[in-house]
Amino acid sequence: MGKRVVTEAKRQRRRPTRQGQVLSEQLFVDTALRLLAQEDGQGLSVRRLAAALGTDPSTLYRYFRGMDDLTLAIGDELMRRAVAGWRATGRWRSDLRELGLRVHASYLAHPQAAVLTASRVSGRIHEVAADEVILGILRTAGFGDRDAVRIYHAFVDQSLAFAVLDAASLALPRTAREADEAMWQTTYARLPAATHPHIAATSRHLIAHMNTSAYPSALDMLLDSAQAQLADVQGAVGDQ
Amino acid sequence: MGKRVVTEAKRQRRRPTRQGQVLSEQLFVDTALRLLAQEDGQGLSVRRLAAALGTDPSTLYRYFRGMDDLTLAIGDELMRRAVAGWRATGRWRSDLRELGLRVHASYLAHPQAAVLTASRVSGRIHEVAADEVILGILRTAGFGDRDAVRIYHAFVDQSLAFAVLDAASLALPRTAREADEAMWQTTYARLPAATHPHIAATSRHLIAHMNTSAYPSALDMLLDSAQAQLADVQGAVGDQ
DNA sequence: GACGCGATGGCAACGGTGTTGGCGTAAGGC
DNA sequence: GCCTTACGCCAACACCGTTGCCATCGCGTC
Repeated sequence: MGKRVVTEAKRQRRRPTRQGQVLSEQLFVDTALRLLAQEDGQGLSVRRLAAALGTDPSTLYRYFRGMDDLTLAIGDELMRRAVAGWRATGRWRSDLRELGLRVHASYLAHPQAAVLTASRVSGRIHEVAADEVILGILRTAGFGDRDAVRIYHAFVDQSLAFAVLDAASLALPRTAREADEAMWQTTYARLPAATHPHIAATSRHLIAHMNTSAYPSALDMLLDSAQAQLADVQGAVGDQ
Repeated sequence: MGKRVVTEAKRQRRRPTRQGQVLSEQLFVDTALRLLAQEDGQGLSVRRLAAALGTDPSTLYRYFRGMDDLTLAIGDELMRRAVAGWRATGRWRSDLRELGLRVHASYLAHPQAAVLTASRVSGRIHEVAADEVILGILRTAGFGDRDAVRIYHAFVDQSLAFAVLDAASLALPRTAREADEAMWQTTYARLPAATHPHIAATSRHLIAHMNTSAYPSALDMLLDSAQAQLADVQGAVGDQ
């Protein structure tokens, strides 16, 4: 899975493309992310990626098994960027919070990529490294192995899940996004209190939350629960 | 957004297709879900859907604006099925838990559909109805409007987000799913303790959690936190 | 220094996708 | 009985991921 088509040893000999680019796996990934980041770019495709590199679509298959393989590589690159430069402070709760927010932000910076990639467990190097860090934080904080794994699982999947969900709406074509927004205004703001009293009573708050992610909120609630569990087991205090 | 192409009033006159089917919006949605549920079906496409109905691909556009519109209709149908037959018990915590699990399960029953649809805020009738119910549960339980909306937001988005994430891995083609599974076994089970001590120490628990969703766990943690907040505000007890 | 061979880039094609315009026809309304 | 209109169908378009095939370049070997 995700094995390179060509061994690294042979990668010495390179031929520049017709327009002078020297291709590499990393260059494909970087260019793909650049394409996906373009505001009104129509998304990633093998053909557009090849065009951006001034080469032929078929050339991609010299470096990746296919689109799926490229997708996994993009996901791992996002994870690398998410934790790049991060340093642990030793306070488990704020460390976890910071890590979660970083992953979330990294994916949101490339919404289209997130949608493509985040559902895959790639097992690539940077993802494994992140998993080791998170488990380390929890076990060092005093959680037992069973609890640590359970919280790790909930934490990681929650971060990825919100990243996918939030990225998915960002990744919508602008027309669809505007339509959704208008729908919210007209539907939820003007619902009669007779039929939908609770929505009508809270519509002001609902609209305020409309375009903001619920992830920080959900993350804090997860950490609340974890901290309470830790306090239950030990009589001691957790972090901060 | 999602407005029908043809007014309902005109829908009286129907002509059967060449193979005798009488088409309708509902029939398209049901057939699409049936296609998506097929174990080794290659997913949904306009052409396959048309073929399953014994009609022409272009006929779909008489009933929906396009694939995106059909997608929203499918999502709303999933929501309808999720809450069909549900009854409130009056205990807010177990009511919310039951609702969350139902939505999650409903989406997982049609993974491909979930991937397509759950990222869209459709604002269709069954989704609005579910929102009203959830807000009602929270406000009746004693949460203030601000807190109710915040918890509603986290609860709904978390349920959808996990549904998408979990469905996405279920929706993978069988080859990719088996590859991911093998990758877990070889990567996480046999990682040397020297380089990855925390993964190595907990690998038994990690593997055990591998194919199970973290959603129930995360849901309980969210409800934990909400209950603690409620207990903070009132001196009273919440539910159960 | 010439050769051979394998790695690489480019061309053309295949089967698939969502979508559109136009044509015939059958069903109501008047 | 006519006319309008909704509907099913055909053909075509542009795009997608993928795959043989061929030309060419670069390095190791003799």
